[in-house]
Amino acid sequence: MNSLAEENYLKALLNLSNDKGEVNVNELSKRLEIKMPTVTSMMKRLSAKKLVHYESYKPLRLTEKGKKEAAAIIRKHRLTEMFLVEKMGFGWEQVHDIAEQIEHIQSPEFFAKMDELLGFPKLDPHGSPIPDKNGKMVWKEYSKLSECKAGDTIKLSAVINTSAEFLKFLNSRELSLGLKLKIKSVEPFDNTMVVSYGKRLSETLSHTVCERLLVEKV
Amino acid sequence: MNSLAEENYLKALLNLSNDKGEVNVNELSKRLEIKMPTVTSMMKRLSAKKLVHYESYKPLRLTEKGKKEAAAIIRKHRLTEMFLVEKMGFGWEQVHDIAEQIEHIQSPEFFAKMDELLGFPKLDPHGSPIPDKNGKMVWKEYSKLSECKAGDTIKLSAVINTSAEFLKFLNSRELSLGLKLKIKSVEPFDNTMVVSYGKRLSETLSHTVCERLLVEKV
DNA sequence: ATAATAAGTTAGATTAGACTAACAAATTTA
DNA sequence: TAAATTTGTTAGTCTAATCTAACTTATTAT
Ligand SMILES: [Mn+2]
Ligand SMILES: [Mn+2]
Ligand SMILES: [Mn+2]
Ligand SMILES: [Mn+2]
Repeated sequence: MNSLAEENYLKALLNLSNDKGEVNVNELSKRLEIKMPTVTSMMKRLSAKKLVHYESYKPLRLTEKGKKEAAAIIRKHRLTEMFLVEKMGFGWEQVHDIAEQIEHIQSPEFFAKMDELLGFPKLDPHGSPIPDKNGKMVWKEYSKLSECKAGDTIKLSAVINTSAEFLKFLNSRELSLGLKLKIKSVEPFDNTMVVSYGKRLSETLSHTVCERLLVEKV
Repeated sequence: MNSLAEENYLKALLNLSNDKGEVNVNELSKRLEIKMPTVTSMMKRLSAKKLVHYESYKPLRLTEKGKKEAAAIIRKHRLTEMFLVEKMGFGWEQVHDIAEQIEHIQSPEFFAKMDELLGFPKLDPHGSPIPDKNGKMVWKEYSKLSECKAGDTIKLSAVINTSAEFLKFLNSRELSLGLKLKIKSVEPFDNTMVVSYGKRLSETLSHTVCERLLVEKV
């Protein structure tokens, strides 16, 4: 069994892995807000447990075992977020911090029950995929809203940033997942977008916001 | 904020407190399955935090602050058990171990939501009172089934032992809280009771079982 | 190419929470 | 009351998880 601290490192490693599956000590240190020497020593521990490939001065990589255990924790996190929103009535901006704790509960029955009550969901409330029981997790092919062009009609499918502040901003504009919107224009100077959706016929969204929204073309 | 370990000590102290509010180091050690020297050193820590009155060789007593914090954890434990049974479909024999972990979640909103969804329950699935937000917890005046006499008609109201084994035994006899039963006879030799309830007209219950069942006279 | 900066490691300290061994105090039994 | 037993404390060790200070390696800028 891995400790709570070990679980948080594993999860962060999987979340930070680039296309090569590599993570730098420094990135991990910043993400977890834990100093680099502490991270180095934990990496040696996880390496001894065959969860991480560690060589001095080289980027970190999860082993297959490490990936699987990390995915299991992310699965618990995202199932929990979905449960909190769908079955307990929380807003999508409220659930991350609670899930951050509940993801460490050791009880396969508890999460199996959540999964069942939710009807075996594939996505969490922020549009991120929920890994299956084997640790398999596939992202659909989304584009960033910021990469779309004037005239495109798209469906809002996921958010990249899941901070409460950003989600509250989206709430204030009635932007939610599944929403269809039309891009009316793109300001060439600062890449600001003017979009219309629902009853809102002309909303202006900054480039910063558009970069954090994942969409599907419709 | 108290650590998970500290919370478990506080909870055990409140659960073990006798009428005088006293607990011995030895009892606490046995309950938590932690050796006595470790308990002593933790008591010094909790004493420094003004949660426990500690003097060498004297029984332990929670301070008012300690009682309040212990009750808050027990409240979270029992609300969780109720939620797991009522809203997630678990059996009363499955919920204790999960609640033992969830009671440490730091999120007033999470437990407030449970409380609300459950309609502000006063009792947990084992018949134990759920402390209110101020830490007040009152036991109704129950008797042990073992103290009742032949001819009494009583209502099963709470269980003293909440081990999965005992609860599974009760399940196997279709014994559940709220059930009315009639005491047909008491064997003087070993205090075994013969009772009737529902479709079961003659069930024999050992003294050991009867001592662990709390009932109300009807 | 060298110097400056950033990233990563080593060494050593600290705190929480557990343990065992040895001893002391309190309680029970003879 | 004296001995035996139980209960509780002290002292010292260990591991997990964190930190700072100092040093080394790698990368970037001049
Ligand atoms: Mn999240
Ligand atoms: Mn976490
Ligand atoms: Mn319980
Ligand atoms: Mn607990």
